Amino acid sequence: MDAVFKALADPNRRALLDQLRLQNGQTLNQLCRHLRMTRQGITKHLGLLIKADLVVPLWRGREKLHYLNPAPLKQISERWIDKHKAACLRALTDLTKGLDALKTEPN
Amino acid sequence: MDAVFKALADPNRRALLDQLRLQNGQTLNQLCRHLRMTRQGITKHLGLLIKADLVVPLWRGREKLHYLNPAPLKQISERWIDKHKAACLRALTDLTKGLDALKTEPN
DNA sequence: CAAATATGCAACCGTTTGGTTGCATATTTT
DNA sequence: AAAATATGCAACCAAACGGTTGCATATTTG
Repeated sequence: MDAVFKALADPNRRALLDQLRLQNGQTLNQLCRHLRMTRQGITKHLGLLIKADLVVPLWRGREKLHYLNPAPLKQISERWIDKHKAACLRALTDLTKGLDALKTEPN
Repeated sequence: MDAVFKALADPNRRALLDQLRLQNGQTLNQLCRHLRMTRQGITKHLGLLIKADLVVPLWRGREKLHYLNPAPLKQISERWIDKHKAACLRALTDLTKGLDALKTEPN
């Protein structure tokens, strides 16, 4: 899960995911056209995305097709974000309570 | 939004969020007890969380209380994760289609 | 088979990151 | 007022990161 968060930390990598969402199964060279960077640079980013299992590569001859894998995002959403969203209301009331405590008790 | 993703990229920072979810409004020193690191190190991490607006500091005398702000996580969930989850089914079918294409067309 | 295409691998490099140590400042407490 | 407590700020350092260049390898195409 750490790998997923780390992979999502870079805007270029998020752009790659967006690009794949636009058209799934693109080759490395196709992806290169949308991002001004060396092919090797993009290869590195894709490497992290693949290691985080956010992207699945699939060889067809000499071409490497890249497919999105939605599972890790789903996991993060369910096991992390939702857990925090559940604490949402509590967090807000805690904060306003904290502010009130400051006003009523400004020693 | 980039700041939020970057802030979430570090496991120690996620641990701090978890800790605050456990008990909201903790002081810096309180948070220090749960993480084996210098106070100054934690201050830096909290600084990023605060800059990403994931945590809101509140001074009470010489103490600095830290409160969770659930808004940025909600935004990321709604504006990013959900967008990708929507492409979920398509992504999976694309991938299996790609695999099938390989099997039926293995020139 | 030769040329072109699609990709991989490794070294290198400047910048950012994660963390420490040392010292300064502000608020309580006694 | 002095001591203790809670925090901030800056310098420094090793390691990781983002990106490039150069060269090697594998598959197509002509």
